[in-house]
Amino acid sequence: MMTERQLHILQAIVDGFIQSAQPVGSRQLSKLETVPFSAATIRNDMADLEELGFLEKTHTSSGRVPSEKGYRFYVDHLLEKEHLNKEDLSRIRGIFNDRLLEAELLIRKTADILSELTNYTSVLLGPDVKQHRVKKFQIIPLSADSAVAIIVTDAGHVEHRTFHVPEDVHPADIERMVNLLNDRLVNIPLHELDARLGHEMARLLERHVGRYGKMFTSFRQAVSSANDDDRVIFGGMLNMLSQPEFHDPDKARQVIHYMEDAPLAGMLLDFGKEGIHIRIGSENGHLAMEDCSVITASYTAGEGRKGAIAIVGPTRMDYGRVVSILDYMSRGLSRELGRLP
Amino acid sequence: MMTERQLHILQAIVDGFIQSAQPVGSRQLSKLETVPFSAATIRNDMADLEELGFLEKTHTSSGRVPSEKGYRFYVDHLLEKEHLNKEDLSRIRGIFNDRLLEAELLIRKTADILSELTNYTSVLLGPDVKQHRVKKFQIIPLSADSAVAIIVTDAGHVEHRTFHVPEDVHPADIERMVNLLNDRLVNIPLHELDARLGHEMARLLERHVGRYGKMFTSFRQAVSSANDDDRVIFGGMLNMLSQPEFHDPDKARQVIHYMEDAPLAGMLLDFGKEGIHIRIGSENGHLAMEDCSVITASYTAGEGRKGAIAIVGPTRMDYGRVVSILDYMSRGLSRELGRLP
DNA sequence: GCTTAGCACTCAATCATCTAGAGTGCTAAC
DNA sequence: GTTAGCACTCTAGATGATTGAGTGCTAAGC
Repeated sequence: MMTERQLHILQAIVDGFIQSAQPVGSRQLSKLETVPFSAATIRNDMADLEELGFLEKTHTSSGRVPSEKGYRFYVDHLLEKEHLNKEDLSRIRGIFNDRLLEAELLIRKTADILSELTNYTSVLLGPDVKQHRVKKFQIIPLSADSAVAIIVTDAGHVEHRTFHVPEDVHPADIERMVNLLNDRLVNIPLHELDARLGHEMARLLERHVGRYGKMFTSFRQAVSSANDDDRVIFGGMLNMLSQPEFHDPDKARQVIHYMEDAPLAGMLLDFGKEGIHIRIGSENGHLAMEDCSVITASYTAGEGRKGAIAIVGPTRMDYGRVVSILDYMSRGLSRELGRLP
Repeated sequence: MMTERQLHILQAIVDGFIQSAQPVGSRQLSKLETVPFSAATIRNDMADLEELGFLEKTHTSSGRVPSEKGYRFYVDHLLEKEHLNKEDLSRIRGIFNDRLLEAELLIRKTADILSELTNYTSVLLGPDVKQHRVKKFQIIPLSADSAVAIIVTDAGHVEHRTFHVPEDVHPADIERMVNLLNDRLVNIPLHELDARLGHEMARLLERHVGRYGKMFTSFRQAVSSANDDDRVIFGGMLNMLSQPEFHDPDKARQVIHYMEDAPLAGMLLDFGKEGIHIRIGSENGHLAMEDCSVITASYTAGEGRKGAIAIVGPTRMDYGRVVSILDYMSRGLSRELGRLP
């Protein structure tokens, strides 16, 4: 239903448009060495491709532009992974050579490199801290009426929050509480913490610790308010501005606003599946993202520690290159994060 | 050398331009109730003001626009603080009512509110963590070859870093080291920490702890790499984009880039002095900031804990309103942060 | 001696008109 | 099936006229 030549021409058009951001015309195409057909022939095929819904015209006598369906077809059937050059590769390897011991630092760096290599915006979803297991509780009194609660997880993540301690609480009570916590709740995953605090700890404390009431409430509140937001990290937000499709500051604002406002985190999570996924334009399910494509790749840092890395760019983005980079990077990240505690 | 009327007209022009972003002409001005002079009179005064360097024309027959010198004069002599309305005030008070116990959270919220109230970008410089005093050291072993070092400061700030522990180090050695640290180095300010570690601790450890060498180096490195960057927090970056003077995406990029690239932190620090300071256009000392003004206000959260809050906007910004907001906010912040541990 | 009305002049912005260039669709010839 | 040719379309850019806001200057008015 589509000739070999038409496929070839479709590919050439998408490639051309990705490169120039300008509608590509038949005459222009026919001049390329890779497209040895006359302009008229190309025109005929273009007409067919348009009828099939893969191409669009911006106005009656303009060149063609890929439609969303066109991009989808290109991505599904015509995409050729770009072979990364030495410089890119060594750039990526560079961050792994640093042997960073903290997942968060590694992920931050990854975000920067990704956006620099692609010139688009990168969005990374760190491993879910809630899956970590408690390694140690600490409470450090600060003043007569406040203390810092610290939880260290098995992956070396540190959560901390200052909370209020009623004046009548004895330091020994605090110590007893910490000991109980460390005896009973070490090694449980963070997402269970609040429930466990509510059930068994409340009862235990009642028995062993004097006047624990208000302090415990305050502590529990502090500990449970660990924010999920930190999971999402951005790199190269500004790159958005340099894409011609976002020269309109209002459009740019909308897109950046949408990304920062976190539903993207959920979106990244959606890709529970392994591997690389591409969402084009309206497939992102939001008006602001109509002209954007999102490419995600998942990584795994040991059991239950999944995350995702993504690139957000215009629909007209360099899919081949981005897919290659994300693929290489996600593998590296899995390897490196798996190595950490 | 400048008549009362000229002052009045200068003020009206600056106010007008701030409001409309358009050059203001004599006819337009003469229509205002606050300027009861004929267009011709205004024209004459305008000509004088231009000769004095306070006004500029964008082209031979355009209205007038304040020059940098004009803004400076306006700010120094004509500025009237805006009386904040109830809504604004309650908005600001709102964050203080939350009674947050952590300086960082309070500052983050402040950044958001500031940018929302002004529609410009806010830049906050948190209190210098290096001035905090050590309250407690902790080291939590994570795995055979790594551990988390934690330092809690008297203000409840928590620094932590994962570091490498050579396999041949005995857990008891770690414990001994932590005990020594807590015996000797509690209550010193963080900025002295590295030096003290280098001097006395090295000697002490030599005497009391076996095979401490590599671990100590690793620990010291980890502890000393505490990053200064976190001191600067931004709010409302995107507001920059909605200012007509930054509709050119390239200009916007340059400004945002400049701000993120941290020399701004130094700039905020420059204002060691108390109170409110205004830098207009080229006074900021960087090409990218030519069209920007920066208004800073200092705050103090107890001895040695100084910080600054600032608004970055176009030179054409609403100085009166911003000054009022910053003034009110910095007082509140001083009060509130002083209350914290 | 200030202030103002009046007039000639300037410039940016807007609109219509025109042209060049790139592109299309269709038809007829190869 | 492929291509050359031709008539047609549409955008981008240039040109020119028009309008409106603004200026500077001069002379009249208070």
